[in-house]
Parts: sequence; structure tokens; C-alpha cells
Amino acid sequence: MKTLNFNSEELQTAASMMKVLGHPIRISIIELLDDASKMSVTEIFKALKIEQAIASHHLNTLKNKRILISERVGKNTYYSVSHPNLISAVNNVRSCK
Amino acid sequence: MKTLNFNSEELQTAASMMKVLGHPIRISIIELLDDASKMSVTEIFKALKIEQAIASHHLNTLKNKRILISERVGKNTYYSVSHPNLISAVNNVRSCK
DNA sequence: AGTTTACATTGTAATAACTTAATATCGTAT
DNA sequence: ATACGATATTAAGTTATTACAATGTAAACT
Repeated sequence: MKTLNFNSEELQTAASMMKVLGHPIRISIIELLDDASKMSVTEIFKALKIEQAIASHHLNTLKNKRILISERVGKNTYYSVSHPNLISAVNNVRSCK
Repeated sequence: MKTLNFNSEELQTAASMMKVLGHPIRISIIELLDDASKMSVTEIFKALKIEQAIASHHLNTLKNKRILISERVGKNTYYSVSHPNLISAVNNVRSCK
């Protein structure tokens, strides 16, 4: 006996999104974007006081899982949260005492 | 500018809870318990058609992060979700098509 | 005591994720 | 074309997760 419905695309997607949200820097990014709605990489890494490359890595990770969307405007890339439910999810876990 | 510290106990806790929720089997366990509210290990591993040891391992992982609570009754250990917000979090991510 | 059912734990090996540093690309203006 | 600011990519070393298999423990029963 092996597996069941774990190959379901939806379940896999939800799991990988959850997993990606399970990192303090990435949660902080979501919370920043919850307040600001749209921020550039520079704004983000300075706000969080982390290295640019670290921010870029995490932003890319979040984008790959469709948690963030990005828009390039000139030299800058602006990131924002793709779906309000993702912010709710973070808040839900945050508020579990 | 928002202040934040990655050493915050709360942030670390939330991140580790999120991370632990980021696994298809563990999400399935949460969803089972959302319907049933309380299930034994045997009920869970049979419902999910997975090995007993795998179920036990994931249940322990969830318990360690205070996502599930357990209660031993005779031979059986019954697991349930510790906080309704955790179910909401899963549902929120699930519904991000 | 011995057996059965129900769970938990341990060891291992493969895979995946994280950090850091260095380098590369892209867009704009000079 | 060159330089600069902004962002992305690559590579390497370390650590963390995972499934699997096997073994161990605990409670209830005969």
C-alpha cells in the first residue's frame, strides 16, 4: 500500500505554498507587502536589513510559487502579494498564540 | 518603516508552524481532523492509505509544533487540531487557485 | 506469562533548502 | 560606449527533511 490522492495537483500546490511561507524572512516580506502593497527589492532588503542577494532569493522563491507577483518598472522590480488569502493565512497562523 | 526582528519568538514560531503545514500528508491530516475533530492513528493512516510509521511520524511533527494535541485513551491516541485558525490557514491557501 | 493490537522511535540514505560570496544582467543616463 | 544603480543568477558548503525499514514500547486481553 502506497499513496492515495497526494498526487493531486491542488494539494501539492497548497503544500508547497505553505512550505514556502514557512520562513521568517518570507513571512516578514508578506507582512511588509500587506502594509505597503507594492515594494521594490531595495525597499524590501533595506526594510528588513538583510543582504540584497538574500532578499532576491526569497522573492524569487515566493514568485515561483505564485505567492508574489512582480512588475518591472525601469530599473526597479516591484513585488506584491498575489492573493489576499495568503495574507489571511499568515495572519491566521500568526494569531495562534 | 516597520520594525521587525527575526529573533522574535512569535515570528519563529509562526514560520515553523507554516513550514510544518507545508506537506501534503500533513495538510490531509488537518483536513481529516477538520471533518472528524478527533481521530486515532489507525483511523488516520487507514483513511490516508499510508504506512503507520509515516502517519505516526507526521502526527508527531505536527504535535511538536503545537498544531495538534493528543490524548491517550487506552490503546489509542486521539489527535485533534489545537486551534481553528490553523484550519482557516489551510483553507485560505487551498483556495488560492 | 504470552499474545495481539496500537503507537512510537531509531537509523539510514537520498533529496531539498538555506546562507554566503561572487559574478552577471538589465535599464537609464551621461 | 561607458558607468552606475538595481536586481538576478550561480556555485559551494552546510544543514534540514523525507521515506523507508526495522525495532521498541504500551495497553488490553486470554
